[in-house]
Amino acid sequence: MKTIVPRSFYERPDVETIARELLGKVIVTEFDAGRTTGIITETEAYAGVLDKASHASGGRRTARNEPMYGRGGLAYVYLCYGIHHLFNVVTNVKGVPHAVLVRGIRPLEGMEVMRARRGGTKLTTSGPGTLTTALGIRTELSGSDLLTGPIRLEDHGIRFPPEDLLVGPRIGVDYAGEDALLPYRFRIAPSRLPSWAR
DNA sequence: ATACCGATTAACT
DNA sequence: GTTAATCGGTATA
Repeated sequence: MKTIVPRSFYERPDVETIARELLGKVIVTEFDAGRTTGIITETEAYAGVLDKASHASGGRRTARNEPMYGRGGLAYVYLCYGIHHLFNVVTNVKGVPHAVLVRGIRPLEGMEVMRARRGGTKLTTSGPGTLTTALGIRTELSGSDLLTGPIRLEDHGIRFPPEDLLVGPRIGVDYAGEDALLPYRFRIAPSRLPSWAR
């Protein structure tokens, strides 16, 4: 049973819960090269204006992060370190800039296309920059709708046991002071995934 | 107009 | 464990 993740999933108030429940959901992109999909294995929650690690910290609002202020279920894609396109799922209602960064996927469909996009024999999709390359996600897709746009999220009914869930502090946000310690990183234990998916 | 820097990655030692 | 690559976004003036 494959269903599009509904608007009501994204528009809930608790971004941590949404980040955790996004594990196991499937990201789908379909461009000229064909359908490519992956199971979400790692996420991080970014809790809006009160979160010093968020691009919306203190109510900061610019052309780049404008999608964060849109309705839940939009994509927020931005360029990091001049190279990497990072993909976020916008949550909460319009005007509340919560988001979830997707940090890892397990490749599911279109493996050869993704491998070609990554330009090598190995297919690494375990980091926020590598998975967007594999899926063909770019900053120009920022602001698109995950229910009707070129990037979609599906529920394939994939579930995993609670003991496989790891929770810890977020990566690369040392500048956020005490907020860097918040347990907002969620992932499926890598040891529970086949080695090619790590 | 200018300066600083990042929600990272890959290739090193 | 360390570090170079790389450039748009943002703040400052």
